[in-house]
Amino acid sequence: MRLRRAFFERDPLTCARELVGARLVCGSCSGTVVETEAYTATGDEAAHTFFRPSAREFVARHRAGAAYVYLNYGMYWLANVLVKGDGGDGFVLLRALEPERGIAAMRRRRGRERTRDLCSGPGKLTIALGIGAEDHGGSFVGRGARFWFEAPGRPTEVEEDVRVGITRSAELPWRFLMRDSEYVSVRKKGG
DNA sequence: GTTTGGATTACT
DNA sequence: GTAATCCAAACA
Repeated sequence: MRLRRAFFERDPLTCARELVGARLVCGSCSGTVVETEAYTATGDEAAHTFFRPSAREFVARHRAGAAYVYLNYGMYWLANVLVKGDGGDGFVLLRALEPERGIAAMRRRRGRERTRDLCSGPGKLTIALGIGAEDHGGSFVGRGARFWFEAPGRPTEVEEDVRVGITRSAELPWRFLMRDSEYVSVRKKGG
C-alpha cells in the first residue's frame, strides 16, 4: 500500500522511524529504506530550518510529503521528505536503501558494480535513482508523484543511533537503522 | 563583491 | 587523511 499524505502529518521522529522498512519507488527502480534521519524545524540546530530562511519558507509553502532536495558539499543531492505534524514540523533525510528493482540502471548511474555500493549513503541513493535539482519541490505523495513509498509488508526491527556528519545537536539519537542490514551507510556505533 | 561553512564520496 | 566543488547566507 502506498503511503499517503497523512503518514507525514505526524511528528518527524515517528515518520523517520516508520519509514525504515518501507519501499521507495522511483521510475523503474525501487529499494527498501534501511536508514533515515529526523530533523525538526524547532530546537534542532543541525536542521536547515535553524539557519536557512529559505528552508523555513519551504516548510511554510509546501504540504507534508513534499520533496526537499538540496546540494551538499557542492556535489551531492540529498533527498528529504517534508513532515508537518501536530508534534512539530521537520524533515526525514533518506540515507540508504537496499536495492530491489532496476539494479542495472542503478549500476549504470553509479558506475559501481557491488549492490552494497549503490545506495549506501544519502548522496549515493539520489545518484542511483536519478533524483536531483529538478525534484526539489516535488512530492512523495499524491497524483503524479515521480516517487513514492509503499508500506512494509511485515514489521521491521529498527535501531537508533546518533546522526552522521553533523556538528550541532550531534548527541540526539535521531538516526534510524534497519537491524542487521548490510546496506546502511555507516553501522551503528557499538552494534 | 567576497568569504565561509557544510545532513558526502572516493581515492591514497 | 583529504581533494573535489557550489550554493545560501552573512558581511562589507
